[in-house]
Amino acid sequence: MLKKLNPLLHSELRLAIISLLTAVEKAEFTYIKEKTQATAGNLSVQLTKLENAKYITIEKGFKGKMPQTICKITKTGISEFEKYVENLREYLRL
Amino acid sequence: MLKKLNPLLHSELRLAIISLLTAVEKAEFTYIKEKTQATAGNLSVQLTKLENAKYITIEKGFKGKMPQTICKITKTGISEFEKYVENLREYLRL
DNA sequence: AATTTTGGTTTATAAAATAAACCAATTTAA
DNA sequence: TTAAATTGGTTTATTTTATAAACCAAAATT
Repeated sequence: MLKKLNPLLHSELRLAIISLLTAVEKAEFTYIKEKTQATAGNLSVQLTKLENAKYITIEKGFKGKMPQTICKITKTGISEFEKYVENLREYLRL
Repeated sequence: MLKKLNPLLHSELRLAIISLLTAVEKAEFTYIKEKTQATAGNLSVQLTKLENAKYITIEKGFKGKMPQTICKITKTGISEFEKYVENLREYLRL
């Protein structure tokens, strides 16, 4: 029987964010924005949701004088992503 | 670069429907309902969307005296599903 | 003959995604 | 030196989507 897909991950932008973050140690807001082609507003909202779920951490600091937001995936984020992929496989017949 | 996911297919229920239909020649409404665990209302709405997009055909008839709705995937549906799977692979790193 | 079940559709509500508006600080250009 | 534009975001409003609730006709059951 098909398993329920984690709705937090079954979102194009949030999935893209998590996918990106699994591949790097950390990433800046602006880097994620560029890679995902998302608008800043949408990205901000989705990052906050992932942070609230503890799938990622967000640290705000400065690079020189400009504000900088750095995101990292957590262990929870990684394992939920892996589970999601396994569940989705059955839908995709992979 | 990550490709845009077809929003018609990037929906848990519609993806489940299409996935089911790729595996069988045709399927009844009640069969799909049982397999997907969807409510009748939700299933009806999502089937209509897939029909409007010509991803499936819907034929209404009778089995004995009871109404019967039979769904089949179209060539468009199959090829869009395949494209979707290929695009999604990159997100999933498969 | 009233009640429940089957097989749905239609409509209303809740949740989600997206876009638009906004803000503070910084840099650039006149 | 001050006005305009850019950077790096957040907040709020709007649109879209998913889901649930209400409903309907016919059939079957009690």
